Order: sequence, then C-alpha cells, then structure tokens
Amino acid sequence: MKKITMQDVASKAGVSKSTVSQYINNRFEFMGASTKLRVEAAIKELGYIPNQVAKSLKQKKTGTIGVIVANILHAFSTEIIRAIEDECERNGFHLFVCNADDQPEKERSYIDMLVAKQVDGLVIFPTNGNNDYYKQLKNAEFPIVFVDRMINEPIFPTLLLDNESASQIAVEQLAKKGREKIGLVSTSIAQNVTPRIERIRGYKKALAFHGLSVEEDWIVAEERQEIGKKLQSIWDSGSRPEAFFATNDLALIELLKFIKKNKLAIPEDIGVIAIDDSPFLETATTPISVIKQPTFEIGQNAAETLLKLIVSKDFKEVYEERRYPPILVERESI
Amino acid sequence: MKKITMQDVASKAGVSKSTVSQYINNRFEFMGASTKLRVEAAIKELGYIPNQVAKSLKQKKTGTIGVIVANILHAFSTEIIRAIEDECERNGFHLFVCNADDQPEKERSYIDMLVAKQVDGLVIFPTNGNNDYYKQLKNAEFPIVFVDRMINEPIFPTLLLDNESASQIAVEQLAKKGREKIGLVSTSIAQNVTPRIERIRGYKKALAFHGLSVEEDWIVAEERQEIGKKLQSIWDSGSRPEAFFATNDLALIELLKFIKKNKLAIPEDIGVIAIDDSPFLETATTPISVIKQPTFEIGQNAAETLLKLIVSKDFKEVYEERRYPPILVERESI
DNA sequence: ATGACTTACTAAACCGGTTTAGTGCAAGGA
DNA sequence: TCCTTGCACTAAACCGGTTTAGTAAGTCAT
Repeated sequence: MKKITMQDVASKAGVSKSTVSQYINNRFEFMGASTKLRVEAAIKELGYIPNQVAKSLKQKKTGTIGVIVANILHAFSTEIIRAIEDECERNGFHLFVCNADDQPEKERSYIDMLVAKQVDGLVIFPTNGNNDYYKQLKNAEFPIVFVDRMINEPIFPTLLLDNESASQIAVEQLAKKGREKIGLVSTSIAQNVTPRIERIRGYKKALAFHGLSVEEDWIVAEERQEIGKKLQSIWDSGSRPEAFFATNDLALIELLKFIKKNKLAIPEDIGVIAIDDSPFLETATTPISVIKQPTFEIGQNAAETLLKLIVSKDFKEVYEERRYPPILVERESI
Repeated sequence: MKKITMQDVASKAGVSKSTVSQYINNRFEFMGASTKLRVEAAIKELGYIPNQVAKSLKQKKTGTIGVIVANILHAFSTEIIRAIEDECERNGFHLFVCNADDQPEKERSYIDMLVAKQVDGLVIFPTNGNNDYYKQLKNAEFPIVFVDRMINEPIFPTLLLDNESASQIAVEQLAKKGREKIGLVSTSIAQNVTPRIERIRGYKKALAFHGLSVEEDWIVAEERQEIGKKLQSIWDSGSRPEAFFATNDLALIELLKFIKKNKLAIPEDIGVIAIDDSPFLETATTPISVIKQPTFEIGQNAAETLLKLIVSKDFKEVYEERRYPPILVERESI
C-alpha cells in the first residue's frame, strides 16, 4: 500500500497542497467553507497522516528531546524519566531515552546521534568525561539541562539533590538513636560522580558535627560486585560499625544481602538508613528508613526548564545549580 | 551560530554536495585521494554533523522504533524496554518509549504520533481497545510486534510468557508443602488483559489437578488501591487461605503490605509466591519465592523479530504466538 | 469606469540530505 | 586519428511538507 501524501489529498479535494497544509495547521481565516469540507472529507477518506519528518525538516524542530541517563539501573533514573515523560507529553514532546552506562564515550556517541536526529534539546545525567563537548554545544546554543550531577563549569541549568543535607539527615537519625560507629556504603567513586562525592563529604561533616570520628575503613565505595566482599572484610576484621548508611538503592541492595548472609538483625545488630526509596522497603520485616529524593519534582522541573530554554533560546553565561531538599521517611531500621 | 550543512562543507572543500554525500556514506570507489582528504578536513574543521531528518525524509526510514508499554510501573515493562534498547543499539536503532497507562485512547494517540514521526516499526503491549486499528496497520504493512498480551486475531508476531505454566508451578510449589487453601492476588481483570486472565485460569486448572477446590472468594483481582481492602475483608471473614499467589509485582507489593499490617509471619502464618522478581525480594527476612519471566530473552527476541520484519517486510497472514517458559526461583516463603 | 481592498486560493521556493543520469577528461585500443 | 572505456565528479530531481509572494475574482467607494 502506497503512503498517502499531502499531494494525494490535494488532488482528491481538487485544491493545492498549500490549501491542505493550511487546513492541517488550522489556519481557516481565508478558507471557504466548502473547501474546508472537501479537504476534511479527502483526509478522512484516504486516512491521511501528515509526515512529521518532512515538517521537521522545514521547521527545524522535531518536538523531540533526548534523555541520557548515567545508569538506568538506578530507580532514581527511571523515576526521573517518568516525570520528564509526563511533562513532555503535556507539551506535545517525545523522548529518546539513552543509557550511557557511566561511560563517557557512550555518552558522547549518544549525544552525536541525538544531535544528528535533530532533537530540540537534551537532559543529561553527565558523566565527567565530555566537558569540552558540552562547551561546544553551549557555543552552538544547543539547549541542555543537567540532572543529578554537576560538571566543573555550570554552563547549563543543573538540578540535583542537596546531597550534603541528605547525609546530614542520615547521620543525625542514626546518632539520635545513640549509634556512634557509623559506616557508609556507596557505589564506586572512581569517576568523581557528584552525588557520591557530596554524600560522603556530607557524611564526614555530619559525623564531625555530632562529635563522632571518621573511620576511613568503614567507608565502602566500590563497584557493585565488590561491595559484599569489602563489607565482609570489615566485619571479619572485628572492628565493626553499629550502623550503615547506604548512599543509593544499588548500595542498599548489596548491604542488605550482606546483612542477610551474616544473619544480622535490623536494627538490633545493625542500623540501616539509605537514600532512595522502593515500595518493597516498606514491607520488609523491619521496614527500612530512607531519605527520598523528590524525583517527580526534579524530573518535571528539568523538563520545564529545558522546554523553556528551547523556546526562549535565552542562554545565560553561567547557572547557579538548583538544589532539592531530601525527604526523610522514618521507618524502623535505625 | 549557524547550522553547518552539507553545502557548507562542499563549498569549503571545493566540491559538490554529491561528493560530500558520497564521502559521508563511505562510497569511495570513484573518489580521488586528494578530494577525500579535502572533504575530510572540511568536515572536521566545520564540525559538520549530517542532518538525519533530511536523510530520513529521502530514504523513508528513520532508524527509530516505538515501544508502547501498557503500564510502565511494572518492573517487567522496564526490563523489557531495557532488553529492546540493548538489541536496538547493536543495530543502530533508537527508541521512543511511550506509556499507554492501560488506556486504549492513549495507546491509539501514541500510535498515531509514532506513525507520523515515521518510526520504522512498533513494539506494543496491546490494550484490548484498538484491534481495528491494528488491522489497518497490518494492511498498510506496518511492522509491529506484540509483547506480553495477545489480541483476538494473531495478525502480528506475539511474544509472551507461558502464563498457565507459571500458575501451575506456583500452585504446585504451594501444594508440595501441604498448602490446601490457596488464594490469588491480581491487579484488575476488567480489561481482559491476557496474562491476568491466563494466570487465573492456570491457577484454577492447577488447583483442580491437585485435587484442591476453587474458592472464588479467595481470588482478589482489583485495582491496585482496592487490593488491600479486599484482602482485609477476606481475612476478617474468618475463612482464610493458608497461602497467596500474587500474579505480578504490583499485586505482591499490596499483598506484602497487607501481611505486614496484620503482623503475619511468612511462611508460618501465610505462604507467598509471586510472578516477577525484584532484587529486594531476595533480601527479605523471609526471602520470597518467585517465578521469573525471561524478560531479557523476550525483549531481545521482540526487537530481533521486529527488526527482521522491518527489513524483510515479509508479512504472514497470521502468526503463532511464541511462549516463554517461566523460571522458578525457590526461596523460603512457601 | 476606475482604483483600492478583501477574500480565497495557488505556484514555487525551500528545508538538507540522497540518488540518478550525465559530463568532461585521460588513457588505451583499433 | 577516432572511438571506447573508466575515472572523478556534478547538476538536478526528489523526499513531503511549510511558507512566501502573488494572482484572480469580487466588492465597494468615488
């Protein structure tokens, strides 16, 4: 079956392409009533669907944005995507979702592909390896919003959690219950990823604030598959923390596996608090206390900011990052 | 900054657009060595990135497919999307992901938008409300693959779990441990969604096979927010099952909340088995036994099937659905 | 009757690539 | 010398829309 084009509709209705185009775009000011009806009928009869690719080419906009997440395995990423998608849908935009797997080369190649596909803008969870490229895109006035992570120069709007506050809340909750020996579990910090760095920094500051000492051995920041081993070696060393603060959901999963393997009871043997929530944490025998991120708000604001930038093209030299307050969900694991 | 076009590159290199196009597409057979170098240099110097929209318009293919999931809140959906994405990346395809929220109208409007955007094909978790439209698309030889759910007429390839087997395994596990009073928890079946219907059917068959009676009052199939109430009313009625089979992750969450609220012990007071896994289930005090779907395989095969259909355009009149065997993960909740 | 305005519509350029059909030139063969 | 052939490259049509500039016909005031 041949694809129906605007010309087919025009011929059928006995008008020119231009008139059909006017009809499609609801510009009826100078269209006769009978012409309007004839075009309408022709469209319906032929089942005509306008080709957005042709439209995009001429109008130099695609109604599409790209989202490049650092690691789609984090629940945080999928929730942000969901929120962005909702906001975009309200504004007639569509989403390309890409997963950079924390690899700058992969991120770079996705940016290239998305630019080639003429997306109108990008939301990026930046890895730390393409800062020069970001600068080029800034020069070209390409609309971008950063989420979750900062790069050295704040050349695009950046939205992220107030990570230090989150750590402070975590430590405070633990300290309030008399925990003095508090360890931390994080995924790898080899790449200087903003939230991990800031959460560890906040944790150290908070320990100091509460008069607790920082025990570097109790800070686990490893690739996911190494976390269990490292925790076990701390445990086997005999110098054991009374509680752990897991800085994200993946770290928490590994921590809980370790706790299970060593048959420890929460909170009797070990206190637990984490950043990022999951519906299953509420249903655990000992429900796990967490610090939620306002993912919905962050995602929605990211989309709003980007869409605004797309229409205004009003780029500032630098941007102040926008911080979001963490939300404590007190349960029973402390 | 003005966008660099192929013409800009051509002028800079002192050749025609056609030659640049040949270069971009690696057709070097009839290109002089010095020309090649000049074009190469011009592209690099100008930072030229070819416009895929223009290319798509001429070539009538976009290298893009659409995925419309019924409900993105199911872990199953996100895992399938991930697998499709991986397979597409390997083949240079990109993904539009859309969430129909189980609403046929929303699904229909997404299909329209994606067709307008000239996606090369679609993976759909079909709601049951657009069967006529699917038939139109089949007539137009538009490549589609269905996942997770079947529609009446199998006009496109369909990939899904062997749901009845999954239920049989669930019931068998429970029966093996001497459970005779087995209830079921599902999300709403108002829309006749294939997996839910089949899982309930399989559960009933399996009960019969094990000589157990079907107690309709123990079958909870409600909207998510109603499940808790319904479970509670069963419990309060005094006629209580000894175990529940949750037919998906969302149903399981509601079941676990109910169990928690009533301070029941798993498996002493109540046995639990569910379809769909989550990393947190393994770390529960009593790890929950589940029946996993081979989501990775289903997603990958869906993408493979679709991409094959896109290149071959070889449509069969009807398709036999492809069933995947469920995978039992025995833990301690039975 | 004439010019000025409206109204309803259209021709053709344009977006930025790909592709087809050729062109000009040099080398080789008759 | 003329003709063929292969090489290196180009002009122009084309994809399917949008948009600009313009036209033809009718109305109205003068």
